Amino acid sequence: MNKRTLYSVIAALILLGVYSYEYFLNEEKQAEIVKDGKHVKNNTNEYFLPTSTTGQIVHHEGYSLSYSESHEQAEWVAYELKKSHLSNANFKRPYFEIDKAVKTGAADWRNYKKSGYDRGHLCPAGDRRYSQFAHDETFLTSNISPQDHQFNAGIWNSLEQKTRYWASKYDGVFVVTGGVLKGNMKTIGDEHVSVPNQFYKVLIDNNTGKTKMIAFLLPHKDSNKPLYEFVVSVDTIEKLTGIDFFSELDDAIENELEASSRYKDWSF
DNA sequence: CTGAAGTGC
DNA sequence: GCACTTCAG
Repeated sequence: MNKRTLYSVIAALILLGVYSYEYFLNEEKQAEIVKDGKHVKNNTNEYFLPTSTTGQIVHHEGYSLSYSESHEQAEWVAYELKKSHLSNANFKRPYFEIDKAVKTGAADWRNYKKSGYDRGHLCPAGDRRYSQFAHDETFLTSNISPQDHQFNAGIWNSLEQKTRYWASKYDGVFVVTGGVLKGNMKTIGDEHVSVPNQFYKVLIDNNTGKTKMIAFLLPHKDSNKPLYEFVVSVDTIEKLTGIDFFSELDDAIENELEASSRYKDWSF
């Protein structure tokens, strides 16, 4: 081996070492930040999580949620719906399971049996069709809320399909959704699962350059009205639920976007 | 797509 | 409890 070759080999080894070391550091850094939550902007799923009014946030692989023990359901379920998540795969519906990750005990699916209400998905099965695991994971009782069938299969389904359309059109959206767990509510089952009188869905698109958001507040009954008639400001949902959305955004941007109920930036 | 419910082992 | 079938919007 001549000197020139030797130097090249040494240089290559040094470079390899430096890159390995940096890679190792990055891995550690990533793990650390993901663990601590919202501080990683490139981890959208953590970055846009809302606050919890109940103190019980549970993370699953396909979505996160904040569980309300008193109402036996999530106050919000949040997940990123990427364009790449969209799929036509048709998995068989599994049985609902009690979410063991909920420390206070998630509701039993039997509360819903013969109640007259659907086990309405919050993170829809249709949004997690990219794998069997992700699909089946939506069938946890922490991810469902009692919904009138006409509502669930009607305007709520329309909104979910519209969300998938936007995820495709805008290369992904971040979704936060749930029932409004306030006021006088009917309950079902031995565990008294509350039946929300309203459901909301808040979307943010942070992928197409200019950040935009839109929020919907729907009475718990089917409607033939167009979806845009149910658009409200994010502030409205925050006041109603006590949940703080997108607090990690720059305050000026957050304040401006959350006060607005314009929907012109969203294609209906 | 969103779901429930009946039948049989 | 689970698989299979049938049904509703």
